[in-house]
Amino acid sequence: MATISEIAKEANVSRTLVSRVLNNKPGVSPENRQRILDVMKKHNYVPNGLARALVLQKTMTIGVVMDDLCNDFFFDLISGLQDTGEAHDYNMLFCSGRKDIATRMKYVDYFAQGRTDGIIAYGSNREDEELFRSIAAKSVNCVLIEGSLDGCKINQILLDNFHGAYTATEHLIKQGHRNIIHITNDMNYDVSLERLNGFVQAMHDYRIPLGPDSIIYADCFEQTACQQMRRLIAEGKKPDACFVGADKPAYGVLRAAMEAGLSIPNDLAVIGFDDDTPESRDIVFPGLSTMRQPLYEMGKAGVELLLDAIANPGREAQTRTFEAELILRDTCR
Amino acid sequence: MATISEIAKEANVSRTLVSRVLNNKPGVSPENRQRILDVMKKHNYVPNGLARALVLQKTMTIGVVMDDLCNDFFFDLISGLQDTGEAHDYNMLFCSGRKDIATRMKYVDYFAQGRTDGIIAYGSNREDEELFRSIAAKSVNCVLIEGSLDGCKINQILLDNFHGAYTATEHLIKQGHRNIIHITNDMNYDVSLERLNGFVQAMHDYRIPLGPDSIIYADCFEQTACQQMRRLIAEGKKPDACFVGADKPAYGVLRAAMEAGLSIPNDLAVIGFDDDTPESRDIVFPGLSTMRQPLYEMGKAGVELLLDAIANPGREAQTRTFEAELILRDTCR
DNA sequence: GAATATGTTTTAAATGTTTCAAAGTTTACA
DNA sequence: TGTAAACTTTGAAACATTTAAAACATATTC
Repeated sequence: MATISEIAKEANVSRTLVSRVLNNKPGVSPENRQRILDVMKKHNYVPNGLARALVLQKTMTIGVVMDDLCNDFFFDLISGLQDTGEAHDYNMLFCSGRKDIATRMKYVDYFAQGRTDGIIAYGSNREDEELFRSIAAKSVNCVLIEGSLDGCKINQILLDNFHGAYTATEHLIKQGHRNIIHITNDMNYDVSLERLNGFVQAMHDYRIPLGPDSIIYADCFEQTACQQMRRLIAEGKKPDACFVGADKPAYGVLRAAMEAGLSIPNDLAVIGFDDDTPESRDIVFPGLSTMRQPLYEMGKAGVELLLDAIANPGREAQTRTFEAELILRDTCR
Repeated sequence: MATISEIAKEANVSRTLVSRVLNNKPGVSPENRQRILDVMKKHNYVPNGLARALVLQKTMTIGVVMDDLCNDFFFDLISGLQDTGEAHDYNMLFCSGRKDIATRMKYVDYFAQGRTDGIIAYGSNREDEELFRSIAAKSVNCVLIEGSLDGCKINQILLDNFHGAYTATEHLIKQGHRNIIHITNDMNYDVSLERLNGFVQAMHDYRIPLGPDSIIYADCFEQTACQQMRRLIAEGKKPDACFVGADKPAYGVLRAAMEAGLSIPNDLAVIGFDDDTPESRDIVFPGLSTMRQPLYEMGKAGVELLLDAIANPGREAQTRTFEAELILRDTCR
């Protein structure tokens, strides 16, 4: 690989002139400019980005640390991040922790070693707090998506899960449902806890008592929720509405209900969360009503927040909160 | 951000000693080591990765340029790449061209400017040849996945699409089918063309004539193939077997066939390609027989080929070809 | 007490860029 | 012809690290 010095030597000029040609700057005679260009082309010269970033103290790169790249749930977020970053001439680099927190930590460190101008990290698990604290401790521009960190000054993009869950539950109540259950995920997720709280608060505000089967624990996949719903039906429990903490388990609920011959939404109304519908679900399932999480917009806002932080070094950390939107389809009036 | 010089100054030693402590090397007195560690901790010192990479001429980073990160088809490939890279202590950075070739080119350049030890690029579109030629022209260690480049010495991981298609078609023939059609994708894809050729060759070898409806053009999604199949059925055409160039359109075929009340596989046998089944398809569709494309293994092999190229600078470019495997499920005996 | 060995520390050069300041050259004009 | 202005070119420092070689200090051996 040729270096700027070699090009300079062969063209019989100083490094300075080569650098000017490289960056399309004035201050080079036409003859020299042409000769330098020729030599560059001859050697297939590519300037070294590391050296350049080192001296410029600027990488024009944003590193994104995802929990998992192999999850279609993140497609909209990834698109929002990439589109917005590239619109501002930044290079967007993605990496994945493969659900492993140590790996994510490793990549955060990697990016923080001067290799990026800023970091965007996603995480919603309670265990992620450790990761977030370590990021916050570094003197690196950073934005957290979904991951909240109380008492720490760090840029955050959040979804108001509590309010979203409240809205969904309230809607079911206003539709006249009283025997409403909530299917939630592992309490390791802040997100799940907040949604659960929103459900409980709405039920409380409307004076609807919670029974022992009002809250059902499943996970974020279709299978477990389906089994739980089957069990409930087998036990003769007859909820007339179900607010599920995510869309994938909501499909599990629908499946169990349809197997049991229940009419949707007459016998059972269902509202999910996320608006995360894999194509082809609509073939077999009715359209799922859900709380849409604006992931694309959240990604966009994340990059904008980061760029703002980069441009204003002293500025205080900010938090932007998005609201989920109720999308009514077939599973709920 | 503190630098090594600042740490050295505050600890009253030379940069060399700080560097040794940083890299856990001997040659530092215990007292100095401790003092340096204390100063580092106090300033939250993080060494600059760019400077380090510049002097070491080694980044321990592999850049992966995908056609599109937001496509579940690539999950296995991404996993294979990341697992294998990290098993060799490399940092795996992913970026996406968002189906845009100029963006992919930009990221290849970016990675090639000394920021990585090697590049892995995916591409199967005919137009990608331009991209590949530009990569091949650079003096950068590189492996192409799926993208073949005739007459150019470049490391490649390929799938034998011709042979896979031949195997699928031959299987249908040996099961006694004679009225076999092939649904193919846009001919901009080498992959599609090779699979089409495999189909044609098998039909030819077994002396089965091709009719005007033997080859149907669709795309790589469910919708178009479904419409084409509906049209065929409406026109009274009665193929008894269908080899589809990819799994997603194969589901479209199944859908149209099931709508028309055809029995699978008795009335119509179907074989797809890729083994790219989104979860939940199995609820409504019978298990799709397909030619499994070993994407995880191909990713693994890609990284291994790249690491080999990095370790042996002079070595000639290699090509590794994988075979697709016939997976028999419900849509074909 | 000198020679040798061992251990510690520093100096200086190297990695590949950019850029400020200074110096050199040409042109324009009085 | 002298001088200012404009343009061109170069040298050197800077960015943050690593490392070979040199320098220095202390301990061991004969």
